[in-house]
Amino acid sequence: MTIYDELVARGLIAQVTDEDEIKDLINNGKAVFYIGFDPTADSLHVGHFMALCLMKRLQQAGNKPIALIGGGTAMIGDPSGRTDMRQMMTRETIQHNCDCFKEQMSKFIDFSDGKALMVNNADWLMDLNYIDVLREVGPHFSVNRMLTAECYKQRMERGLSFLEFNYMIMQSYDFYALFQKYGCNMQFGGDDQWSNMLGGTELIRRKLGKDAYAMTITLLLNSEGKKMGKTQSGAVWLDPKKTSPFDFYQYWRNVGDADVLKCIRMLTFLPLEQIDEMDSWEGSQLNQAKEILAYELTKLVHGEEEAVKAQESARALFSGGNAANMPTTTLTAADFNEEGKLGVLDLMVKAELVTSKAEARRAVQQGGVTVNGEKVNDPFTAYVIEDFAEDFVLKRGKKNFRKIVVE
RNA sequence: GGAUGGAUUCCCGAGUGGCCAAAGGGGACAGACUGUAAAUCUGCUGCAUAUUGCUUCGGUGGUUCGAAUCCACCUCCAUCCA
Repeated sequence: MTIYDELVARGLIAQVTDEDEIKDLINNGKAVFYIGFDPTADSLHVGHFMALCLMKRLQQAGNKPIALIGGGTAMIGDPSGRTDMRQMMTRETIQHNCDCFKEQMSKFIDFSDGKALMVNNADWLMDLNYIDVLREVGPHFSVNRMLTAECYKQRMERGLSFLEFNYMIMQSYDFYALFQKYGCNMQFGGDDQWSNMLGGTELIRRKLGKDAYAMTITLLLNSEGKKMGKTQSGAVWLDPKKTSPFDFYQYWRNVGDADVLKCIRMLTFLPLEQIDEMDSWEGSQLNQAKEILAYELTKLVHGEEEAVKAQESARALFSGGNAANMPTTTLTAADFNEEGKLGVLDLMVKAELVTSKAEARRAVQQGGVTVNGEKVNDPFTAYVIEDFAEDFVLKRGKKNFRKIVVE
């Protein structure tokens, strides 16, 4: 099976500019491709993870990836898929984020011996001269055409600033620059990047009369059409300090039935034959598939050891036992009052299971709080230090646990 | 630059002097049912030293016994005109 066929079978490819040509390039290891990452946060998230996996797959097939960090384009902000303007970031923040990205990426992609490159478009964008750019690339962009691009169309109603309008031109310029500098002949990106990417191929054709190609990756949506990898509290991060391996594992363990196989197919490196077998699974058997998904992804992102720990903790917790590796809150004597007591409500706030005492009270009143499996009915229940000598597992709802220990 | 309309709690959106911590919906959270899924039903959704007190309706001042609501100025957004 060729790499291209595998990508198709995994449902990763959304749109391509020239299928035959792209097939030939990547199947034979002739592609030098780039994927851009906008440093809008200090950690990569699940959306980036898909792109990194794609890079890895193509690298294994002999192609050369270029990871482009958008230190320059981040100064502008991509309006694609946005209903409002991004907040402008300071140069310092962007630089910090770039550094974080670099570090995380090196864990996934092999950058040794020039097998892959990492570049920052700030290196060529920041020194551009406004007039020169206008004269050099301006004539090749038609405002009329740009405005009909999907990514801007959505914004026509809500307003689009000139700043953001230029994003497409900057991204196109990137491709043009990489094409000349590194012979980069292909660009990959999320499906929302399609118009921006076409801008690049067009610019290269017009300026240099040469062909370059673009391919987009299917956006990972759940069955309700929402982007996966987002929770109410934000993105699911790859940085263990921002999303713990346990929470990361739990996120995937909890995906909907309708989404499990799609996720396994698109995100894991399990052989397709094995995935096809799971296709026939249904009902509660899908729970196994979810466990596999969660384990595989945690292993890819945080390593095997963390994956095993997360899986063991999860199994233990949900089958009623107690776990060695669960999120823990450490208290000190100072957390207790003069009488040496600590109320459940305060305890829950300290354990970060709730954000306020009012919320804690509600949880107790609704019967959602247990200590070591025993329901807490009285919001005034208080504990003394000795209570924490043995295992003390505080639980809010079904899925929020915290082990409490006192030093 | 001009005209008009607008800014309300996580989001959408009602409220146009006291009955307002603010309708309704969505989301989130909790309970029941389940399979750590979905759907459904129920509860709940500013904070606290909690039969009360405090902070909140873009910002700053003002009128009033009392302001999300009235007035002035400012900021931002949308639409039309230039």
